Amino acid sequence: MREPGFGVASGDLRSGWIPASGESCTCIERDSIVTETAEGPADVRTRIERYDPSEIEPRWQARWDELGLHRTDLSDESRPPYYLLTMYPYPSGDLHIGHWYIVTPSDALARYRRMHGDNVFFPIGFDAFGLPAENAAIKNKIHPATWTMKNIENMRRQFRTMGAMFDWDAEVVTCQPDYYRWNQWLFLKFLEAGLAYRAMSPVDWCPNDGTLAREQVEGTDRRCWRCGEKVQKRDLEQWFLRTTKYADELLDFSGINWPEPVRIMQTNWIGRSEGGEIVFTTAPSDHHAGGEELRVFTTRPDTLFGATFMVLAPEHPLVGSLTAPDRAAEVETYVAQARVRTEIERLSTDREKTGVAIGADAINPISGERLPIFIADYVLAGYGTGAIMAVPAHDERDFAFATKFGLTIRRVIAAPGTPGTEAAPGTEAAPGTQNAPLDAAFVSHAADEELVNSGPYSGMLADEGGRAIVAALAEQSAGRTAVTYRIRDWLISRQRYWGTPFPIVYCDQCGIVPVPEGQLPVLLPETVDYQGSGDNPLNHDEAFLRVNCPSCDGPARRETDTMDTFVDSSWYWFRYLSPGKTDGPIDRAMTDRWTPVDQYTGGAEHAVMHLLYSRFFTKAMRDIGLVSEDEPFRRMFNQGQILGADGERMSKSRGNVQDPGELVSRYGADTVRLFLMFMGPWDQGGPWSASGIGGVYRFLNRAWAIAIDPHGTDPGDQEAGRLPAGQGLEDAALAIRAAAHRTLRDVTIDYEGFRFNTMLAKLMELSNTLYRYRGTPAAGSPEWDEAVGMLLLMLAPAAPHISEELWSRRLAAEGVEWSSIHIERWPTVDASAVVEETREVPVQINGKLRDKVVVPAEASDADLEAAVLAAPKIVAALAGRTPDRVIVAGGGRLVNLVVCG
RNA sequence: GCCGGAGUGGCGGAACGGCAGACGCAGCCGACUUAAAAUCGGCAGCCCGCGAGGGCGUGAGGGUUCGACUCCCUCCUCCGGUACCA
Repeated sequence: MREPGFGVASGDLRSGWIPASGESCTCIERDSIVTETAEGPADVRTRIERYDPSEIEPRWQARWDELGLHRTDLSDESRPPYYLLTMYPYPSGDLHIGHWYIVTPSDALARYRRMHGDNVFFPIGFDAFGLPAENAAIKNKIHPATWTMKNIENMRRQFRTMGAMFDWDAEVVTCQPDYYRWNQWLFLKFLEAGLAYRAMSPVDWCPNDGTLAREQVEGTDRRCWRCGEKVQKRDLEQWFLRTTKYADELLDFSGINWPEPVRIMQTNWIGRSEGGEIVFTTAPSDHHAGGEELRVFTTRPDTLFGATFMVLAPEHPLVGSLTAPDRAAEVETYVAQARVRTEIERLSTDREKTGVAIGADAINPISGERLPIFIADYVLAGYGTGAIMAVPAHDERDFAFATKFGLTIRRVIAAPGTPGTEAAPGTEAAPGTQNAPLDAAFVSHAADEELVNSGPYSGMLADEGGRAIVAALAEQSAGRTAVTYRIRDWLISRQRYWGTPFPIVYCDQCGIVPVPEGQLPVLLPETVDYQGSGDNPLNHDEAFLRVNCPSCDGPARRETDTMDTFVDSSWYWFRYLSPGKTDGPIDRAMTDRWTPVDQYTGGAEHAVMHLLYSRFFTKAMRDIGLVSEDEPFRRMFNQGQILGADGERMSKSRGNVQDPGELVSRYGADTVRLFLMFMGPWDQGGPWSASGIGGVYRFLNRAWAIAIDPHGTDPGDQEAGRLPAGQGLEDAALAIRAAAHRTLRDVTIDYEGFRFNTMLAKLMELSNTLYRYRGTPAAGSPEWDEAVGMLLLMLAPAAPHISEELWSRRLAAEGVEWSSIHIERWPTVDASAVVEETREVPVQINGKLRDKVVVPAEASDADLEAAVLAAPKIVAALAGRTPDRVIVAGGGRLVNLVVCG
């Protein structure tokens, strides 16, 4: 049973009463303290109760908990649902300042939305499978499950000190069978739908420690991080999800509000290119009969006549049969070298090009020209067809290769009338085009450029010529228009223990057999025998391995690979909506109502992979009939990352992890929350430094003093008790009201735009203004009271404890029954309070600031211009000259006088 | 390398193409205190000038504009991602 939502809960709140709040009347009164002085006579001073977060915060956290203030009634239809999701953390052990940085503003947003009347769902969980638990297991001989669950326990406790409004009832822990069984279930559905398949793929392999992750391969010579052994490549049969099926749909971001950089990065990652597939044929030679098809993909079919050689990926299937016997040794050596290089290395345009000729030729289908075939690692087997036609005159990489190997460079595109490009068709390059200078050559051609050196196509515009060439090839079945993508299918197999087991059995009789749905979950055994290495212990667990075939009941063996942890994170927000559901992964009624997630927040480091996989999962789940949505997250925001004080990413191994515990016990959670929001723009992050936290603490102390002791004054304040010079009580009240409403207007805009740093700056300004009036006659005014109330309401999402405490005292002082500030409504701006009577207009001469004039707010441009030209400083600066132009910019916000000469 | 982001006082940062440096930290001066801490008020980009004032300033160099931290081009540095870290 879930607790009732706020509607009912608030009734509980009113009936409940907090002891300390009952004392609030005495709190507001002052304690008289008699201080004995050396001179003898007693100096009677007053002191207010001091702000003590260590007393306030735990008390309210316990109270909120008790009242179920943070539980969301998912079935409550009386208010609009608002699903706010923050990326769930990896349970690394302790919450560090980075977790606070991620969660605090999200929590403020959740509270802000709730103050607008939304039914806010703000869940949390743990991304609990993955490598670090296995590393801990090997290092400390502790079971990954024990390590992980201990960490989770600890982090749950630490999370509570933040005062975040997480709904813990919906918690997801991915390493538990009640979660990962649904990974298995989804995998089986994907398999059924043809979205999952098995294929060979290479992994980085260490003979001692098995498969290695990228981060486990160290140094330029690529050695294993544990044993230092040279890393090899090994081809394994592995499971893939067919992400490429959705390539085009994933390019479509209409209907979701995501940051431009993320959309661009995903678009580039998917990497759709349109062009043509062209079929070359191999030429006969002593060792090869010829006539084999050699397919290439090109985005530039218009440059076909400029192809002067061919390049195959070293892994290309035809390499073996095409290689001439006298080239075999060299080719084999090169292929072996290429296998150990990373893709990043291979694609680097910086690195000198390498490759070898294989002693065979290909025939250009349009010109009949014979082109030598090379293999080179800058061509990847997995992209396009794994083979290219090289056009060195119009491609930077091909140019570099041709230059190094002394190959022909033939220019085939030029602006009309470019000298030296009128060679006869089909012949060698025209004079002056050999080794053509790089500058103009391979930049994408201008619209008016024409084909040259291109047989019958010479003289056509490049685009048009390209289409004509593909059309001609298509007629002889030697080409067609084609689209390729950079994105590959998602390899989800991991040769590791601490992950979701695949629900697959291998049977000698029946082959690959899915575990029947009714036999799920396939439990991860409690094996911990790592045999002193990182090799997957499942491979050695006979009890797990041996199984009867679900199909024929004969002896069979289980799949020992587990799933990529990105599988877990690709649908967890659906599961939050279905806690404890045992007859399916998700509750359709709930996901229909609550998804897509209204707002997702998380690190920019997830801009592509996690966010793309999540989009893929949503679409795949839609296509197998599980959900109705096309997209997982309506609006996305990427916050920055807090780095260690050394500017490096926080990690235990670097020893730069910042524990917020000490700051919290010294200043309180509210101060730490505010400081993290105040540091800078949330999407920026940056190196951690606690210097400046005192300023935020002072701000809260001032807010405290304003709220509980409006008539107090400070020692040494020369202006104490006096209104600003020239201001009457009425002026002061209006000024207070204007400040409060202007702040509300601006703070609301900042919350909506996630600009928490400027939001707090404006609250500080308001509190500075109020503080100026503290102790003056204006402090008792209704405007003052309104402003203080507004300050607390605006502060409530960001600093939930102090605002709740001060709010409860206000209610008590007014004799009003208590109800939480966090279910209070966000105030509304009174536009009339903010109206200004005059405006100050900066005046520039030739763009340099020279003076400012003050004019009535409604002054016309002509009035303004007259005032400007009469201003003494301007008259002096003009020194008798007449402005050539007078620019009144931005609807009278600035005047610029342009004086020539 | 490629893709994305960021470079502004001593520091964190602010600024719809229109007053660069809001807000805060550190600093300096003053008030309160026997004193210190805390608190309160004030000053404060850099250079020249007693001052009035002037000059220079948003990573570097160009460009567009009456006007550029903001837009465009080239470059430098740092951060994130680069498909088995999550």
